Amino acid sequence: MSVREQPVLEQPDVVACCAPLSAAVLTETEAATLAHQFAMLADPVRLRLVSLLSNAGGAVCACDLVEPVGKSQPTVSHHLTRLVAAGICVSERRGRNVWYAVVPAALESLRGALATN
Amino acid sequence: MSVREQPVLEQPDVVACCAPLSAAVLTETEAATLAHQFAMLADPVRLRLVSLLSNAGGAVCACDLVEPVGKSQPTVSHHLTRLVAAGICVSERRGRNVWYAVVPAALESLRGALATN
DNA sequence: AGGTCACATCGACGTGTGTCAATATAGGCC
DNA sequence: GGCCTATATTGACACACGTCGATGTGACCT
Repeated sequence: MSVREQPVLEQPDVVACCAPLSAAVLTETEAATLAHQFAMLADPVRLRLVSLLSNAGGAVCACDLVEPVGKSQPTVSHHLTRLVAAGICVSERRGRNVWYAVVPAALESLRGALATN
Repeated sequence: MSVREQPVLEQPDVVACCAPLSAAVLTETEAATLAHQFAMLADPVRLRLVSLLSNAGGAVCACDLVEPVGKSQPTVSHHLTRLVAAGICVSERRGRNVWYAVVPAALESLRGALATN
């Protein structure tokens, strides 16, 4: 197991919040950003990565993510990069390794967008 | 306005529930089905359709969905068909028109998958 | 410095998907 | 039946994306 002694990486201060589906009809730009967020969860490999990170309860070394996912190292790296770019994960270099952690607030934000009034 | 007098179309009895991200690491098949669900929300047009239906508080005629979305009629029809196939919406023919409504339980199921423990 | 390990980037390929014009199908109306 | 309206389907196109092998880049070690 490669869970870090400190529980999580520093989380971003603010998370780009998503307009809820049910409060008012989404504008074109709101829909575009929300769609982009959901698109990050629309891939099995990324979902499993988020699941792995979420279950670890903290940061996980990238080296421990390749094998469980069953894809090549470049593919996993590519998906992790996209998750970070979308604000769903954060990364931190520690020596030769890079540690990844999920941003709970980002998932919570998407969760809020799905709320049914 | 074309909201139906009866509030909603008959909803499906069971909604294919999605395994939560945080309870245990997703299996390959769980991740695939969840990804497929999120993929339905990964398009701006579909998001706006769901938002329109969700805000209407009931069923909406397809004829009232084309113009607000700003896409061609075949495109809107295509997206509505996909939403129904994914179980996120239901449809019902009423004369010449087809009425669509969102399935709140489906969104709630996806919402549950995003729960952070 | 040289070597090795860990991760990211590049280039290329195949596949899926959003989009529309054109056409088909279903249903009401005269 | 014949016509019109509303929705679905088809075919075709462009574009984005997932995937991998090969290569690049950064960091530790001796």
